[in-house]
Order: sequence, then C-alpha cells, then structure tokens
Amino acid sequence: MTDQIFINMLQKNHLYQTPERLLIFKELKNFDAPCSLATLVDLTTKSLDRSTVYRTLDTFEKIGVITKIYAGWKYTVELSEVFHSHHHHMTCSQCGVVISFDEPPALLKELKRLESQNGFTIKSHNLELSGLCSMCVKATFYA
Amino acid sequence: MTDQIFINMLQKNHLYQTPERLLIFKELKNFDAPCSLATLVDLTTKSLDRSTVYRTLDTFEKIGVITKIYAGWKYTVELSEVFHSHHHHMTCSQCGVVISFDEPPALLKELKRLESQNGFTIKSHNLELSGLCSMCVKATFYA
DNA sequence: ATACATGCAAAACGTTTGCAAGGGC
DNA sequence: GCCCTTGCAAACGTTTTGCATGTAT
Repeated sequence: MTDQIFINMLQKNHLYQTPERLLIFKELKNFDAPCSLATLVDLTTKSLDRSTVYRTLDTFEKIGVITKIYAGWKYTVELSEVFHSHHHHMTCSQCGVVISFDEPPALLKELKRLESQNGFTIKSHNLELSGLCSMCVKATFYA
Repeated sequence: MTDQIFINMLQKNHLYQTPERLLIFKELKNFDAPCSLATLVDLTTKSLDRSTVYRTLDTFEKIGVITKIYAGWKYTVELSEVFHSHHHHMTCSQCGVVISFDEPPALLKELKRLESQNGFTIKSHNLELSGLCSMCVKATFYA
C-alpha cells in the first residue's frame, strides 16, 4: 500500500510517525489533484494548527513526499512521483477542472537536447497548460 | 523602438501615459529577465509607492505588456511576447542564473497532439526547468 | 529519557483597498 | 474641467517564528 511507502519514507529520514503527518498525507491522497495550501489548511484546520500544516508540508517536500507545483495564482501541492507517475496538468481557466496527462516521451527527448545544447543539468521540469476544456469551449461558442 | 510599441498599447486601451508607468516599463526592460514583484518594488520604491507598482503590473498584464511566470518560489513577471519572442527559462537552483531558450518546435507539435487527444483548447503554456548550470555542476563535482 | 513535533500567540511579509490629492488628457 | 492615477495609511490574508507543552522513539 502507498501508506507503507510513506511510513518508510518517514523512517528513512528519522522522522516521527505522528497522527498529524498521517492525516495530512491522507488528505492529500484523498484530494487526488493539486491542492492549494489554503485548501489544505481549511481541510485540516478543525484538528490541526496552521503552522503544523505548513511545517509538515515543508518536511514532506524535503523528503520527497510531495511536489510543489507553481501554476496559476499561487502554488499547489500534490503527492510526488513516488505515489503517482510523473505527469503534468491542463487547467481550464473557466471552470477550473484539472486534466492530468502523462509525461510525453517527445518532451523528454527535447529536454535532453536542451541539456546538451546549454550545458545545463536539468533536475526537474514543469509543464503547465491552461486554456478551455471541451465543455467550456462549447459554452463560450454558443454564448 | 519598443518604447513606442508600449506607448501605443497604452493609447489603444485609453490609459494615460504617466511617468510612473514609463519608469516601471523601463525597469522591466533593463532587467531583461523574469523579475519578482518584490524585486521590482525594491527597484522603484525610492520613487514609487508599492501600491502603484502592484496596480501598474495588474494593468500591464491586462493589456498584454507583461506576462506572469509562475516558477520557483513565487511568480515573476517579464515583458510579454510583444517585446520578446516566445521562450522559456532554465533556472540554476544553486546560483540563480536564468538561461532563456526559444520555443522548441517539437514542443508545439506535442501541444497540438495533447489538444486533440483531450478536447482541450490550450490558451497558454509554460515550461520551466530547474537544475544546475555548467559552472555549478563543476563546483558540486569537485566539492 | 531524550529528542522531536505540536499548538498557541504574535510577528513578519506580500498584497490589496478606500480615500483624498495630484496630474494627464 | 474632467476623469484617471497616484500616494498614503490602514487592512487583509498568508506564511513564519519563539516558546512552552506534549509525544514518538
């Protein structure tokens, strides 16, 4: 189970397995889409303090449990590639729906080319698309 | 000159040509790289009020003078494609240097494929790479 | 027992807003 | 002269911090 992977990640980094950390992990798993910090704070604010949420997310990022996604107004977080395969997002600017898609092989090839061409070692990449989903395109068209 | 393009953009949108707007435009042109809002506020804070900077950038984005780039810790702004050709950035996480590169044709092809495959109309896309520049790779290697 | 993690409260930070004064058209 | 734009000051929301208490190991 993914929970076991998570617990192993904590142990490997000599971090305690606390109810707070388990809860935040559970919420992220439930949410299953990029989640803004504000949303996550709201989701857990009945039982957890804000500062705990922020501190936990910092920790989670350091040990690779989550990935921060810098897209849209602010950044959002989601479980890292350890829990999902590497993918990207298209966000509908009208209705906000998020479509995930897998890493296109053509993109990887292009990144390798950029690396050798610029003497740059790419550690991470992020492709974010925004536009209109099929529903909203129709709505706009007939409006 | 690019200044004239900028002035035309203001006029077309029935906006006044004020010293404040000219100054902010000039600073962005000088900077010639993605610039954080905080940096821009600092650059101009001797002569302009913070709120003027924020309001001006809002205006600039609405009429297409600047583009917001959501990468790294917070977002940064730079002059839009009207003033530069469409391109992307690689940021060195060690020293912070930013390398710009032109839109790879292979990426455009890939985006078209994603559009038809998902019934999604892409209005804008953003590819951000982070990693180590050639200097910092060496520094890390010999450390 | 000994770290480490949490909650609380307060501070720091970036950003936004209302309003009166100033400046472009 | 009109209306847009600016500066000021205060408000706002988010994120961070210090410290005492609680808790996993």
